[in-house]
Amino acid sequence: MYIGQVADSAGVSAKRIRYYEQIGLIDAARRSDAGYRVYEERDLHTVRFIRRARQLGFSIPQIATLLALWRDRQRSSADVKKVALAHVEELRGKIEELQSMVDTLEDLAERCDGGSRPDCPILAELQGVGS
Amino acid sequence: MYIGQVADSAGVSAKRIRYYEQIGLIDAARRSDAGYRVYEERDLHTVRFIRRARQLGFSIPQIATLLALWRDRQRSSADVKKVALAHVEELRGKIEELQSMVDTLEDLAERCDGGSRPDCPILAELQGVGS
DNA sequence: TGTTGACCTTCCCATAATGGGAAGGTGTAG
DNA sequence: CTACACCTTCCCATTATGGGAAGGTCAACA
Repeated sequence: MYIGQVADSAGVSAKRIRYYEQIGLIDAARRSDAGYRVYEERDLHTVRFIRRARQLGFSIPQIATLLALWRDRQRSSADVKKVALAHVEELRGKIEELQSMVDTLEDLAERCDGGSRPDCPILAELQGVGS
Repeated sequence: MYIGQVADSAGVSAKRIRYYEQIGLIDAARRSDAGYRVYEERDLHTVRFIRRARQLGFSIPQIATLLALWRDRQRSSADVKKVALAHVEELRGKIEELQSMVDTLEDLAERCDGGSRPDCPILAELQGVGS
């Protein structure tokens, strides 16, 4: 299997797969005589795993950890759970941050006339004139 | 006023101010004989404006727009509101995305034993074995 | 006056995780 | 034999910073 087929089957770009190889997230593929990367079924599974983990917002280093656990028959589910919950906490932190931005902006926007007059609490706030 | 004082007073790094100048977000500062950037009160206000806007999650291009509106005596508050609400929509989109990650992960983590056994719905999901 | 230390300058590198595109080799189907 | 699709490597761009080096400036103090 060449890289294009893995890419299509796994739902990622070929470029991404090369990148993952370059940074050591996946092993360097065997090469054909012409220098083409050659993949097996299991590589496809690995790439799919990575894609799903990315969709859940895990960073590359976190995914490296998850991949190691995935391959480790001796792992404890507690270790996996710990990684996942730590990530959940990060996500929650970001959500909170974004939510407070939304709250502030909505409050300001609500108090903004929205007509053709120039007076605007949004600009006032940015200017530092507390409302 | 030299850059360090502006930086301290506005609560940003000097590096950041130079960056804003470089990308054209703020005008190039006048220089002293020695080549030092020299700022006035109003530049300080501008930098503060930018810092607050960044804290509300606006991107640099969005801030360029806001700064232009801020300086435009002829602006309509509707224009400002439009920029703000568009930004709120972006933020909401990100929050939703992150929230759905959290929901999925929490569900999986809840169903994960968390003991020393290797069985783990989290890895199963990433592997593509639907629960 | 000489020096120290806190400033300032520019320039280059690094971040995270890709995408774009060029230049050039490969492989196959017609 | 020639398209055309696919592969390769290499370099650049993204976003908004931070780090740090090498070197000029300035004020105060011994």
